Amino acid sequence: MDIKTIAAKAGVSIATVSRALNKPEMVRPQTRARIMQIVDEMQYSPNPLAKSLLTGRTYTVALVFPTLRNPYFSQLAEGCEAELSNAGYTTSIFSFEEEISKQRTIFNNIIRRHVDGIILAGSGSLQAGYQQILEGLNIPIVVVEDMPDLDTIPVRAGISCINIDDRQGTQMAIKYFLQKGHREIGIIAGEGQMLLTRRRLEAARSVLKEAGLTLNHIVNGSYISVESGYRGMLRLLDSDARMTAVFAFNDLLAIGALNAVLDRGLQVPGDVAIIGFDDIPLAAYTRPRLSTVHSPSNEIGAYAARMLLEHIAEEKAASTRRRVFIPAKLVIRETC
Amino acid sequence: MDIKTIAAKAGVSIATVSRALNKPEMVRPQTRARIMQIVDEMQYSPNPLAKSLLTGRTYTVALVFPTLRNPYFSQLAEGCEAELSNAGYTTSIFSFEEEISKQRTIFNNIIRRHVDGIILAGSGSLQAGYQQILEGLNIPIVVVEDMPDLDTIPVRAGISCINIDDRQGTQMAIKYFLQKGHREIGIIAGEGQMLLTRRRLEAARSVLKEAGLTLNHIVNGSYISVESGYRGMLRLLDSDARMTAVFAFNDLLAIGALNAVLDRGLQVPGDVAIIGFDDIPLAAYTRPRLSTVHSPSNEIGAYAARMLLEHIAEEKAASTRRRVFIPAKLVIRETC
DNA sequence: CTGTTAGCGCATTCAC
DNA sequence: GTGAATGCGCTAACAG
Repeated sequence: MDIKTIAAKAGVSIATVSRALNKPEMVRPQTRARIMQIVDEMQYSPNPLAKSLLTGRTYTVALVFPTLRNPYFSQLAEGCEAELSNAGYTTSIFSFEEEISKQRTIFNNIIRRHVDGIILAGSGSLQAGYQQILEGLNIPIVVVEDMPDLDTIPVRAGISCINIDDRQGTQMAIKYFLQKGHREIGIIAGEGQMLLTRRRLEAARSVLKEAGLTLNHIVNGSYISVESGYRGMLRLLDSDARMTAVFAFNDLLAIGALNAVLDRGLQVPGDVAIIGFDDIPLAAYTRPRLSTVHSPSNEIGAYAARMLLEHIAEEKAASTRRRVFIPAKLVIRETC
Repeated sequence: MDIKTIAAKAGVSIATVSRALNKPEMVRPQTRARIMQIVDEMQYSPNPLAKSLLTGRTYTVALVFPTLRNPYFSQLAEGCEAELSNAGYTTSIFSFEEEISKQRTIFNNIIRRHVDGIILAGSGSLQAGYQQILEGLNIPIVVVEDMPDLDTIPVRAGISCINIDDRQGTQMAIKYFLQKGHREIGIIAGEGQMLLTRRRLEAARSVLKEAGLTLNHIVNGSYISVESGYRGMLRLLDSDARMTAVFAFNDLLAIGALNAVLDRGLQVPGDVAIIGFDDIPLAAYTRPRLSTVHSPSNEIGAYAARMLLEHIAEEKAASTRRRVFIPAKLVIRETC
């Protein structure tokens, strides 16, 4: 059943049917009504493929994520999808996982498929130089968590970034520790090359510096591996450091760390206080309950989607280029 | 840059270019080589939209899930995506969340978009009668976790189901409890209408019956709400039941339950033993560590994708209709 | 083996 | 206001 069928039934040309559907004001009310009735009866709806081929718009957005295994990303994805589907867009997911080799393939595919825009997250895990690729893509992009080279390479119009406010979140956590009297603070970070990591590290350092302290105990793990948080904490514990507090750069790492401390027979927060980052749903259900910096991943996803839709609406002439930071919130529970 | 450009550069007709790409054996090696070289140089790749419009195949699969917020589903999604992208397919996600009204829209969209197949999970949350819709869809479908009405309505060819082996998993859990001497066993289930719930309940009952026992303490929550597990356990605790063991039908519920018991100042497993279901990554990091029935969600997703691809390969004449159960495994940690 | 042609389903000129 | 014709980029007959 296609537009021709409808046109025949209504006794008009396909052009009129098309207009009735897309530019109703251009067709006489009577004919329009007649057409619309038949459209409803037959449950007709134009073939998006044909439409896209003609217009160049697919009403599809690509979500490019490192993985869905990290609850943070799946929450983000959910936020995006909800907002996009509301706007009539379809969401395609591409997870580039460990395999750096897949990344080229993914972007090729995205271009081939003519998606209307891209939401990219976890870009820190992308191979070096991918930013060039993005620049050349010529479709709107929203990057969640910034591009690693953002500070060195200028970004073209139509690319926006949205971040949780790392600095502020980190400051709140570290200041809380200081205020509680902690002087030796350890850090469990994820992948060191990620801009997010660097930003949080820098923020931690600056707060400490203000207090006349330095950051002496830093350990790296992976943001998607609880186990790496566990091992990181063990390393911290085994060093000759005398830390009384540890700030983990996400909740997965924090939960791993928490387990390590407890397994050593130490108390939390008595011997070691812990604060995480993200506030994943399960953070409120660890024992003791995890204190953490709340990052509204769902809302961030929705926000990213809305920014992208704006870019798309600007047509080709996307002149905007925003960079927003979402405020974080410190949630004190039982680990500090 | 389109097929015409390539044809011009190679001094052949567009048909030959098309053939060189799709049916290489039909074109003379020399011309083919010449064409392919230009194709490579210009990084040409046929427009999938045009191709799809003509062939009816989009190389796109729809993932229809209730939510991505439950780690079980995001793991599943990840497994699907990995397998599908390997096969050159793009994965679109549609989460129908709470809103039952969206479900009709989703399926309409899926049809309009001409996806090649559907992977549907959490179907228990779909509105009644949706099975009719699936039957009429005329494309391959793989349902993860069965269709609710599967036992009453026969399913058309081209629809397959894949399940974790609930019965076996449940039996293992309950038998373990019995063997440890527990006689009063409580159940925290998710949504009662889901086939999966009913199957697990039935399995629990039958094991208990063999031992001359009955199932007296059942409470319902929601599979995506930790909090509902917490409250469920509270209800169980407040009843006059003298349970010493509780089987929660997924890990989220179990973790909620665990917290409830501990908050009451009771010991786990001393006062109440707990076993969960799924074995989400964080299950190994609760305190005490959660014992649970392991369900390889990632592999199930990959398996589902492979089954779907097989169906798609069978062309229209899909005559198959499988129903497989993936064996579960009991993982004993510290809560029982 | 290769070129010409006809559509896939639709939006959009341009006439009327 | 409406219809006839054009073409989006491509594959699949059909000829040669």
